[in-house]
Amino acid sequence: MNKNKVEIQKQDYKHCSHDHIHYHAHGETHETCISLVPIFNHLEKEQMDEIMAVTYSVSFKKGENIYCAKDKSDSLYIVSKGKIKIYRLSESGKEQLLRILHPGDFTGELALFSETVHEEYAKAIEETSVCTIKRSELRKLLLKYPSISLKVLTEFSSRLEQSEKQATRFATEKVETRIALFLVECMDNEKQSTEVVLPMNKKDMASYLGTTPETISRKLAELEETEYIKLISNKKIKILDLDGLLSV
Amino acid sequence: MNKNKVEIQKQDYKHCSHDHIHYHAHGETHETCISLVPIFNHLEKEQMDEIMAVTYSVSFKKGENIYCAKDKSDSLYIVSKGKIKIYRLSESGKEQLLRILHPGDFTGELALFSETVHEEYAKAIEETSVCTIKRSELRKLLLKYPSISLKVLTEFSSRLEQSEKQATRFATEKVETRIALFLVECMDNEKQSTEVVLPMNKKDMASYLGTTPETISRKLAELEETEYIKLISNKKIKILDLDGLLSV
DNA sequence: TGTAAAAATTGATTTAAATCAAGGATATTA
DNA sequence: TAATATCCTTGATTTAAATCAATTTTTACA
Repeated sequence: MNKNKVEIQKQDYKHCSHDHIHYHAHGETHETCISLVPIFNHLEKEQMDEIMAVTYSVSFKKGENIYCAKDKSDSLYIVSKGKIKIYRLSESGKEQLLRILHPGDFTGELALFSETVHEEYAKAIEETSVCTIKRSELRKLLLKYPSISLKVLTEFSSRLEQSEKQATRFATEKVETRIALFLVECMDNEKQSTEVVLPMNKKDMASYLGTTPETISRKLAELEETEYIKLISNKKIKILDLDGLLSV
Repeated sequence: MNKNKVEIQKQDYKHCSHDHIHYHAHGETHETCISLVPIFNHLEKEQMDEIMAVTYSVSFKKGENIYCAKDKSDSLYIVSKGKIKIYRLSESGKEQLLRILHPGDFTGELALFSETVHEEYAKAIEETSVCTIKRSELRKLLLKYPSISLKVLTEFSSRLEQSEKQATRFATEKVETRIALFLVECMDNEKQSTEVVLPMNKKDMASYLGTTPETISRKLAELEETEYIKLISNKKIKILDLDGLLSV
């Protein structure tokens, strides 16, 4: 473990750079932010104003970390622009992509509600703006407007569902199946079309699906071999046989 | 997939028996129940009474299901006595043990807050009593007493942390490491002692750790070989070298 | 736009763990 | 307490996927 611990510390360092954080004055980008997110957008105008008063807008350049494992960060971060990837480092130092946040999604709740140290990292993968609310301010809001809690609970609940589903897949399905299910879920978003645009590169996809880029390459080639899919370009795949894909 | 679908339906049937449900009058076992759980036990006496008024106590025999995947169950279940195992069936019909609930733990929240169908089963693994609250009643309570929401949020948050940690382990660690970490976490509970009492049989442990009973047997034998642990009896293991175990 | 860096593919090989099979140990309950 | 069923262990074999290595393709950016 000693060797691994050193490894992790190196990784921590590599993974966590807090340079160049840009704070904005109130009321710049975060009006949109509050009215955008499901957890707040059901409120009355004056209530939103109240929230905006305790919210700060912060922007990050591509590659910068919003927070890192073991950070004593005590804020909730709501994405208003850009994309953030949330990942973990395993005990052995491997990177595991958990999810990618888009405008309207939030993160930072682990630091808000649980006391334990965690191993989660958040990194901007493009030019990104977030609204932040401090732990104490958020707790005040949750107590004052209980309907916000219900929204956050709903969001947590679907995240929990998602995470448990993913864990079950890692534990019980082989890589080919996980890839097939991933493709199907990518398709669901943009209904009607049978053409899937991969939301990330193959390296990240491998990390998300708990495998390697080599295996992704090979399995996709196999799926093309059996004519379940057709590889159009690097990021585009046409689904030829959905039932076939689901039977993998 | 057709073959698998049939498989799953068979499993559903096998996994779900709703016979012999025993309702109790109010106020029997569930006084203890409300005052027991973290999400309610911080409230005033009269508030607890209010909750008890909308709570029913139900008991289950060993092997009976509290709920099953796709059930339109709309209640929260709080364990007051016994043990419940929560598990999923994978797309291919394999059982995956998610967690075991003890008195004070609750379940059923997926049905309460998220709309999606899910694949989660809850089964009593011994004589068990639960308190149930209907979705609509719980929502009323959450809106009336916002501090309950904060407690539930805290619980969700730690479950989410746990689930993501587990998913990362499945995706990035080999079986031997997962077993070693499991043993260490079993030890944490009963501090001071280096003797671990396994909380489940090896078959369930395999299902929980995403492997097979054969592999569990072999890996434990290997860990004994290297003198990191000593197998005392079927359910008892002595930790000889904690650092060694963590370095696996 | 050209060049360097990063990502993706393909092949050969190794490795971890599942599966199959059979005997032995524990539990359950009649 | 005997009998049956379930669970656990150990061995032999197979299989899926990781790793290592070498190109090729794509992307980033100077």
